[in-house]
Amino acid sequence: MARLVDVAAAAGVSVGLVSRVLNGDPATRATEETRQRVQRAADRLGYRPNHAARALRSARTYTIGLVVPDLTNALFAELMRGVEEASARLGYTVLLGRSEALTDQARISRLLDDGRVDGFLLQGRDADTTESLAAVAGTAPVVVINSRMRHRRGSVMLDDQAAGRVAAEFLIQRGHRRIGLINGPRSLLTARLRAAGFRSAMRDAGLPVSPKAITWVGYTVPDAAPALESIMSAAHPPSAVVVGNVNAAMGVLTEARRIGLSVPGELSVIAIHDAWTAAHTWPPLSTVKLPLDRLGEQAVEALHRRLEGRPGEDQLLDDVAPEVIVRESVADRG
Amino acid sequence: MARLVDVAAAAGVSVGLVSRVLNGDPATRATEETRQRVQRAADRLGYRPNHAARALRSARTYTIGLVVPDLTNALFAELMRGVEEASARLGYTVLLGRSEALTDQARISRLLDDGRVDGFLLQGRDADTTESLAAVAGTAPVVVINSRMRHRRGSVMLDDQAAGRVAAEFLIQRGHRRIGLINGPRSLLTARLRAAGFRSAMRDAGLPVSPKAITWVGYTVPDAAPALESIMSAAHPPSAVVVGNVNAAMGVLTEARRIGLSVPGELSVIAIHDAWTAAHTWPPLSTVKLPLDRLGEQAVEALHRRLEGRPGEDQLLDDVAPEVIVRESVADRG
DNA sequence: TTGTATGCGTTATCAG
DNA sequence: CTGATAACGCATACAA
Repeated sequence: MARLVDVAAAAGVSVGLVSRVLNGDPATRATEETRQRVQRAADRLGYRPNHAARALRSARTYTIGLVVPDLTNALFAELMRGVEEASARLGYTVLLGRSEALTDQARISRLLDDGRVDGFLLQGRDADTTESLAAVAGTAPVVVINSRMRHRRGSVMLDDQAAGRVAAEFLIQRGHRRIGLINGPRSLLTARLRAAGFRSAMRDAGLPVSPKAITWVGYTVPDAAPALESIMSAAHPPSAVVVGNVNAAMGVLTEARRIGLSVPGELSVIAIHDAWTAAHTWPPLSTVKLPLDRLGEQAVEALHRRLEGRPGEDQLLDDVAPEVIVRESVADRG
Repeated sequence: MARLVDVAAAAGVSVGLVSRVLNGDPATRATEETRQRVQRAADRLGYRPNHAARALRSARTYTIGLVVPDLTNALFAELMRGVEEASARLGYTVLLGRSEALTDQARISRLLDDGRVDGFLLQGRDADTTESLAAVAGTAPVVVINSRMRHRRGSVMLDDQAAGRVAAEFLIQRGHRRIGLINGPRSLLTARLRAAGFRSAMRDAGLPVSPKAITWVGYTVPDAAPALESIMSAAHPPSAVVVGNVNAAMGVLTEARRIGLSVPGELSVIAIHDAWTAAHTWPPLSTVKLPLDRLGEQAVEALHRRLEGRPGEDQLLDDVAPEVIVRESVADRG
């Protein structure tokens, strides 16, 4: 590989100058002519800066670690896409961390101490609270996705409240009046916000919501069965439910079939978050689509600013309203 | 962060010695006593080797690039898990490349030239042939997953032939006699092998397989519709099909419903590869499970050997037979 | 058995 | 406007 000295030799100038020209150092105003010569030589030799040398010298790796709890989750895939996109644009590369292992602080700070990454994007698990996330982040440059950190800035969130509201409104509009919410754990900020949105929609429509109509189990497939069980055991079970997560909603469909509950005949279902899989369940799942790819981009940009010394506030992606993807899991009622 | 000099100072020895002791250099036989002292000092100071410095000095990054065409694919998620697992075990970290962009050779060699990775794991797309993969790999240390490279060693594959055979055998055993194969493109080695396995099972059972009973469209969801169309338009359409990929099979189920074809009533379906999503289609999809996680591990190990200068042959994971996951998409017949 | 010194490729500081 | 040179932290050849 061509090094700086090779380019310098080829252009007949010094290494220092090449470095400055190639980095577009604003403090150095080289002659247009030498600039050209250097650039040309670099191109001709196919010069590529050595990452290790640069990292060693500048103490910046231009690498960010991405920590997600579960690669298998289609939602995180979309998130990753946004992360990758923005990273490429800003000149970072992405280091993927096995999340289960990485979530403990030791691992995080190790990667940082090794000088492998400049900072982290952190998507917590269902069990993570604002406290635990802050603890995990420690003093590292971290941006938390879909949650917040206790006593610490640096997070990007979707408009979960709007998502909860839009989902409920869709059901109400289709004539449903007894509506349940199969939610994530109460410890999760997203779950609380979705419930708030859900409640506000119900309130605006003059509809009651009994405590039994809301479950707080979790966002994953196996959480669906106990949640559905609990909700349908009410004296007046709902004719429709909002499910806090597509994956959990797939669990709901499967469990409903198992217990002989027809969807959408006896129970309509709408899920928060969209994924390609939702089109292939039976019935195909109606969802509220949130811009997860954009969330990923914003997260990278936020971390970038932070690394550049311009921290900024926690961010909320509420510029575009959540979109309802209408498929077949919601029936009209009365 | 503590550096080598800090540890040296704390232990009262020289940097060189610390380096050698900590790296377990076999050529240097330090006193047990000094060894202890060094180790203790390192532990106490929480010494971690600086990755950039080490990479610069030794021209090894202990990082491998993983290139997959689609993060969204549940199959690759399982593969990634295996990759991550083995990487951690062997002391590598994984750099995730956005695949669509990374598949061209320019990007690959750039990452390598930058000194960001030591080598690559490459999972091609449906469009990639053994020639194109070899071209993409160029001269870089590469291990290709699920395919081969033309005129070049370095690949790990599942036993696709066995998978095709097992799938067909399962159908035959359930009494089916007219059986189709919805396969990936003929340009793909995996597709050809699966077809070979399929054919051998049919032959062994004394069953005919007309050319029209096999399609060679692709492994993805949108490929399912034209393939199903073609297969069902035969004079004597099959009562069962093997589908080359779970994702395509999900497309088949959805398309079958759209055209009013009952599964498994009129058509039984079994897919090659398993994913959690297969349990949540309707009907739940029977599959042939292949050890994708182990494939990921093997790929890392193969690349590791290659990087250590011990290339080795192309590998085939045929030590354990493909497992049929029985769900509800296959009906007994006669 | 242990210490010293050099260089990996860059960036940045200081002269010229 | 440009060139020389000193680090960055580590591994290793060579001395002691």
